[in-house]
Amino acid sequence: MMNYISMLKEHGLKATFQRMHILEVIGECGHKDIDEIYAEVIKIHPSLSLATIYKNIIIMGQSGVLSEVPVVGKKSKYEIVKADHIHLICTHCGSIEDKHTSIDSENLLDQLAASEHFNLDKKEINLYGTCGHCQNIKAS
Amino acid sequence: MMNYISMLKEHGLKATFQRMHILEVIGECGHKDIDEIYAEVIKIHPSLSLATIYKNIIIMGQSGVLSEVPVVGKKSKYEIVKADHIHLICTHCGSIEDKHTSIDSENLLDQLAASEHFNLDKKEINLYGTCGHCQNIKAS
DNA sequence: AAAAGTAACGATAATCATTGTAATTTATTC
DNA sequence: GAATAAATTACAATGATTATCGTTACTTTT
Repeated sequence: MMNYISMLKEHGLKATFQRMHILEVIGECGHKDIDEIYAEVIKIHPSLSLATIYKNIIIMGQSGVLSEVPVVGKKSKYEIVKADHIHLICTHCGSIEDKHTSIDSENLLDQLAASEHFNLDKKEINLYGTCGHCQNIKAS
Repeated sequence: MMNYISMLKEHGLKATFQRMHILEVIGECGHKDIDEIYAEVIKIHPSLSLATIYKNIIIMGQSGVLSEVPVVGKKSKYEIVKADHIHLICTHCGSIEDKHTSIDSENLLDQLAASEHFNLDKKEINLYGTCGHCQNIKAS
């Protein structure tokens, strides 16, 4: 459980119901696209407008609260900003799993950027394939 | 210069003018989104329809000729399928540079996937930041 | 080289996704 | 608790993508 009120205020945003509901859904579910967030959020707040979700996803993205995860062939997912990690994206069920790993590649990528005189802001590593669960389904 | 005719036929696709023009634009420019491809293509083939580009991007993507590069906050770019590489994405000018590097992270990522029982199809590494050119512009 | 058959193209319509507007409501500050 | 500024809502407007269907073109077979 996180304190979304302070999370929002630290980023200079008003702590509205709507934003808290959106963050709760993303915080609990991990990775959701706009429509999935909307579907979840209206269960607890039926009058919340889809436009509000669009606007808040944008503003919370710009403020550094949320991070967009663009996915091949799908709508982007959104997650709460946290330490660098790798995404395991299942192309069968669409699930996305985070892998926080102190893999050396982090440093290698920093070095690569430096050697190219590229001022690095963000590293994104996505692995696409089939998760263990979907492999079992196909085998049976 | 590549032979787009055989590239298409090897993937079971008819070699039409339109597809060749699309591939030429992507092949020469590297990474373009739908609108950029359209703008370039109609210079040499003004009657080519935007719908044709959409349809062919999809079918050439499914056939393994093209690869989608989803980008945070932008429309996806498309590139011709080639060996694994890293993208350096400038958030100021939008340029995308490929970096073919025999970085060890490749193997580390394979190992990570294996240890998670994740059947890996595709590795995507994108570095977001400011390219050397845009750094110079800001400094002056 | 010509014809047949199949797939792709082009124009437009239809649908889906996203953003803008303006009046109302709400969170924050004093 | 009142004032202020920002956020929300509903809906309109725009933009992006997909579907349709008559026409055109590639490929194969002869």
